[in-house]
Amino acid sequence: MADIIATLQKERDGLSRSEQRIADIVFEDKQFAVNASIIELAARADVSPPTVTRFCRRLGCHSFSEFKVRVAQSAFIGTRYLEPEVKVTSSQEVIDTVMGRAQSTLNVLHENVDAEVVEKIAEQVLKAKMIYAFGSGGNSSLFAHEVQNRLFRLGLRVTASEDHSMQLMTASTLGEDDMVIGLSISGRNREMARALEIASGYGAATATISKSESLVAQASEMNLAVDLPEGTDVLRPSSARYAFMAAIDMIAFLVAIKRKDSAIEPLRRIKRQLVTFRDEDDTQVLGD
Amino acid sequence: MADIIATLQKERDGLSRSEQRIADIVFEDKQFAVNASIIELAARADVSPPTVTRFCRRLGCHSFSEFKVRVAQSAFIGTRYLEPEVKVTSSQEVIDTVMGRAQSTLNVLHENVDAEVVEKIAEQVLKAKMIYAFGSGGNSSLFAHEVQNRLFRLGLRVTASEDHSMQLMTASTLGEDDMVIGLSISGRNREMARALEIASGYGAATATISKSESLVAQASEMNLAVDLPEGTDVLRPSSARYAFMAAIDMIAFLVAIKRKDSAIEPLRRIKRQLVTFRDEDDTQVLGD
DNA sequence: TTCATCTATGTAAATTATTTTCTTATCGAT
DNA sequence: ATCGATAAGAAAATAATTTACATAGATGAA
Repeated sequence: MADIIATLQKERDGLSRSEQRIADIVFEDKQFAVNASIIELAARADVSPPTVTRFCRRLGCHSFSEFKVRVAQSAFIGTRYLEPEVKVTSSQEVIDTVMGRAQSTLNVLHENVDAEVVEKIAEQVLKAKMIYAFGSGGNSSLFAHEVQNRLFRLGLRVTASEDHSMQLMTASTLGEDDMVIGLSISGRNREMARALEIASGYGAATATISKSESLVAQASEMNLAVDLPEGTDVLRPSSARYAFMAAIDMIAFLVAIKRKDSAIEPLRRIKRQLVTFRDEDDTQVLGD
Repeated sequence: MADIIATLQKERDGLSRSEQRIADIVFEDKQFAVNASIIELAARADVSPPTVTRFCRRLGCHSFSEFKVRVAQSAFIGTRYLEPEVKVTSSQEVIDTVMGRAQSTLNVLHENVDAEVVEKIAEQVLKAKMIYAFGSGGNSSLFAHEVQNRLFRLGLRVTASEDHSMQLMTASTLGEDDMVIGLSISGRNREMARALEIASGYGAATATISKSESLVAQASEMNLAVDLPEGTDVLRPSSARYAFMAAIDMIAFLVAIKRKDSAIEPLRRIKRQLVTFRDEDDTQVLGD
């Protein structure tokens, strides 16, 4: 179930002039688009109804009414996020925008994520005797730690590093039993690409979560692609973080399922440790 | 404009027998209801099309198609994913589950978030001369760093700590110009509650992102409530992380907007630094 | 009980919306 | 200039939806 608004944005430039007019109206007034009849929408875009039908088909919908439903479904509270420059002032608008962007980002990832790659990476994680999560810069380094945070709970050996030099040095010490997971939102992290190549050269498995075709992605065996349009508004927090979170989530969840038996014991121990230490309420779930 | 599904639930018992049948079908198969024509829906409920039209009117919609749109809009996407036990095996199921939960979690937060609290916290962040982000345990400590990561980019003075002892000691040194932001998913972090009280005692402002009414929430002046049902399945990664991410996002975004002029310069500098260092492509946005 | 009345619902007609088919116009390449 | 491809409208055909009307069944008062 793809996010039609995201699709619309992606395809917009490939549409004909009349169709672009329709697209623009849908963008700028979804409330109208969703409630109007095909005739009303056609009139407002100054095109004929058949053009609207063709427009819907081109976007992968079977009929106009399917199109309307898809537009309505695409959590359009915050779809304004897709437009580069949105004027946002009130706190409620900020909330709606943040939420809309997060939702849409996740939709885009959901639509594009490659289940096979997730599977392959998870398999490799299970095989590795030690895992090294690399990421640099405030965002990606955070995710390197997230990888560590998620995998150690499953009883896996894992460490995270955000230090380029350490990454390079570490890479040189690896072998066939090791695995490197590299995280880079931009995909332009040269040092990381280098570290991945070195690790690969010594026989370690390499996986990345990054932009497809990017420097970093090309340097590793497996890349879980996270390609998202990032606006140019410097004030806009990168919504890609939600997608990265989800990408890590998928891998960790799949790994957890695959090694269910051996994963439960470490989790149980962590939990007991937390509960005993903090308070006696057993309902707490590995909370913080 | 109320959530049509909620309305439906509330009104169901007041409907006639035929209408109840329609209601039940809509409930149990929204996907179908949203895509079917009035004839198909009528056939499935074993009623005539006019009955469906009357049903829609009774629910406050002007037409059947308005009804469909309202159903499509009602955030029903993933509520099933919030239910504790869903059996998942294939990688595609893992992906769908991770995505569904993330979406549902964000929806729940969106519905419940208190815009005034977000506003108040943002205001305080702007006033503070120094900000301390506290969080412990793999998850919350990550978010403490996320707070740092987001705010330093806006030219604010901020540091993060995941160390209980450091938090306690730091708290004792604070004064009126300082602000502590405490993060705790479970809300049961006693040491953090203590640190917040100490900081408060010395006149520092305190805000938390945590479960409402929790130990941690009660220890601070302002709490941005993140209340989510967490299943008991230990293998399930806590989806609360998406909500925390979003909560931080909201605060940071609002702060960014409020101090737009002074925030742009540090961001510009960070960007230039990254671009110059990495490569000449100016389109890169504070990526990693 | 019986009749009046009201509600729920269906049928068929009327209306409206949507799609298909066919045609014309436009644009770019040869 | 001509061909072919694409775009887009007009009109016809089809399908969906609503309206108007009719009827059955229930309810309740005389």
